Amino acid sequence: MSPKTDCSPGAQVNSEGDQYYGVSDDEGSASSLGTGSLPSSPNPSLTRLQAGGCPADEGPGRAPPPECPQKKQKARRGRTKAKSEVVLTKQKRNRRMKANDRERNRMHNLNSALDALRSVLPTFPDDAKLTKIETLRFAHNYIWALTETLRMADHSLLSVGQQELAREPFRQPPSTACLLELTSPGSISPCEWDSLYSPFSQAGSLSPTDSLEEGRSYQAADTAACPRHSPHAFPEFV
DNA sequence: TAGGCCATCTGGTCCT
DNA sequence: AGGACCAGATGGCCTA
Repeated sequence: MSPKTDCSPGAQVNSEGDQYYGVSDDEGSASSLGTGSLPSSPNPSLTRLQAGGCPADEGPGRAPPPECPQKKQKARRGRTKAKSEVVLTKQKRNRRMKANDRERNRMHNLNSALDALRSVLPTFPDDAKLTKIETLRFAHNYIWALTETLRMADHSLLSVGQQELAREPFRQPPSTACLLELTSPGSISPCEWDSLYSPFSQAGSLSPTDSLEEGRSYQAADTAACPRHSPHAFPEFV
């Protein structure tokens, strides 16, 4: 489904930080070359170096260009400004590459966690893979639905207010209720309650229970568990 | 073709 | 100083 596998052409160019930087060598060409993703913020060190006159194109293992006599002279004397600039540039580049690597790993970890979460969420096998945001919202609503199920189970176990419960239109746990709804065309499918579809998680305010204490708790719960408004999207989690 | 989703890069900020 | 986290930018892929 996703363009991810081979995605990120930028990644193809860049993912091999070494290669990418190695190819482009100097930071100047690097920024313009590898990353189309150097949008508004060109590397400051880059501009500085370029403006400095002598292109810092001494990449890894490359000798400094002969057209910089001043720097060359200074270089002979020992620790020179030019030399240190090159070193600094290299250090910067190294740090950047390492940071990119870490960031990539971090995002991969994040995606792995999301995948793990997806695998726990009930969906039909033929369902399209949930997007990230859908996964999070669905998970939130799912947890809430399960919580409600437990709460109602406790209620009945304690035989507290059983009579009131008996009068409630939806006495089954959310999953059951939803499944029933799905199989009864005459009734309103919980999944059709757009207004109830994750109003919480979409808003980010996440307090499902706030809106609970209206007779529709279960409907809300059912709805919450329906990831994509599609009646088929509701899983058989029982 | 526009819009959604995604991966990656990057610079900034905060924390250890 | 270095790492983690974050948000903005960019460009590719896919689908309606």
